[in-house]
Amino acid sequence: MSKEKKLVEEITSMDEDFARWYTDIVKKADLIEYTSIKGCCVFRPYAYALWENIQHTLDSKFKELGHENVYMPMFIPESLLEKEKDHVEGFAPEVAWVTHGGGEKLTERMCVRPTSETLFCEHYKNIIQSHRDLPKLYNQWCSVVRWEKTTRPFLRSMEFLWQEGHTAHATAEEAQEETIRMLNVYADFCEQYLAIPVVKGRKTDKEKFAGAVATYTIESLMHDGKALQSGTSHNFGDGFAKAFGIQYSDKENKLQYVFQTSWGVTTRLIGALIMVHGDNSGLVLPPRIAPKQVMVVPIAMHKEGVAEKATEICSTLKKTLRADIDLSDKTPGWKFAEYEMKGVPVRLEIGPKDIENNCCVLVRRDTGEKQVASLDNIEETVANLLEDIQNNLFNKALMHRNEHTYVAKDYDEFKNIVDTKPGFVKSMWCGDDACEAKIKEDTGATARCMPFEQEDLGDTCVCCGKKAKTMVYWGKAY
RNA sequence: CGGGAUAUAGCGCAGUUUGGUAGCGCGCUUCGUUCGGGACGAAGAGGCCGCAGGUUCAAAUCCUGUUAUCCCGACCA
Repeated sequence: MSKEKKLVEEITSMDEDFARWYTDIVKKADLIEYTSIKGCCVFRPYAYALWENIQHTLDSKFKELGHENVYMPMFIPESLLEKEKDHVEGFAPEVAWVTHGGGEKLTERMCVRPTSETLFCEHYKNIIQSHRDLPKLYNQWCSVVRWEKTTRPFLRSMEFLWQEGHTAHATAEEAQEETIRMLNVYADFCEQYLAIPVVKGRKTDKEKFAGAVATYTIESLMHDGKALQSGTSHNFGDGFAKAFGIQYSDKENKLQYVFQTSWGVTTRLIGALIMVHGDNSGLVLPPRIAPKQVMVVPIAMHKEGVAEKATEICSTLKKTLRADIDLSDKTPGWKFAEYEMKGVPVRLEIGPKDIENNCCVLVRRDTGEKQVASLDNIEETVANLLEDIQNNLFNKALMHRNEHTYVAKDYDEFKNIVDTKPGFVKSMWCGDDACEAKIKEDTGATARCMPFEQEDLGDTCVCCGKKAKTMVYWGKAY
């Protein structure tokens, strides 16, 4: 048990039961409400505000890079879904089918989109004729449905919100560049905004997206030592183009197939935020993504001038920051606990004594540290504090990941680590599916990715002992 | 999809073994006193006991089915 005092008694301690801690937070921080529909939750305002912040940041980055937003239908006719063989095999087991409409049986059933490659392909076939039409850089924000067997809020639900970018390019090289470019956008976003360090790399063939030539991923490590795929970017080569007949005339007037990519992040990122930064008092949100960055709590509000002064400070802060004030007649103690549970990065206390001294008390959520600050330049003081919290959260998460990343040289060591130490295991791999399958069978760990930053940990595969090709991050995943 | 658990007021729970008036704590409403770590008093409101069948004079309680949630495994963002 950590030395910090647990301030909120209603939350199960994470050391005691991590899974319950997670569901407690999701409920107690007013993020999610369950519904009568299996695996589908209500995103309450606080959770949706988080998603909106994620959206706005990523969306402007996408646009900066030349992408345009579109919207595709949510239904996909069976015949369309079936056009690309690997793709349909990958998704068919988990799609929801619509068989009736308007009281009548449909002549062809339609699935609710589990992802929209097929729709984009059908569209691209119609609108791409010339090399002048390329590249096409489209993105859509929507929800998709996958019929999951077990569900958890944010991490795995039947319907989830996401963004899916779909691009078409003239050459394989351009498609590959786009694939990596967008993976980097995700990685930078996770690290700079969500304060979540990620490992960038490629998925093994076994783990790659149905229909892709190559799948790239960013992997992050949760507080309990389990891995979470936090974003993916796929290079499709010309496989979909051939299946759907997406061709353009090049400068020599020869017909060529386009090369495509797709990439996405989901509301799962909110789950990652909870599990990377949260503590036993509740959520801890990085300032750059927090819906409220500062919460002003007036003390002894009935006293002359307190509410007015607090309101004035709040409006000053609001000019440059996301600030709010709680003027309800709850006690200060209640408010402290409430905003800690919700992970608001900074609390500003202001009472009669402070007003006399032209100061206030600032309390940071990440460390609990309190400081007295002058009301002169309060915006700047708070802004600096937020910056500090942002950096501290990232560094803490990075340190946690480093402390929970192990190296295994032989199979006994590997099994022992996976069995006893939650976290990533780095080891060499021969590239054979059989070893990957055996490792999963024996230990429950899967290949998270083949990182771009390769390290030479030896010449032999950790599993079979034959010549190794790649260093792989392994781990148990959500 | 297997194995286990749960479903009673907004939340957390008791009551179910042994059928017989629907309970407790928190929260909520009103008024007053409070206010620097989940305040106190007084008076109130709030229930088809998850849903559907069955047994019975009588069901939260017994039986059957069903749905949702949680946990553990197998599949997946």
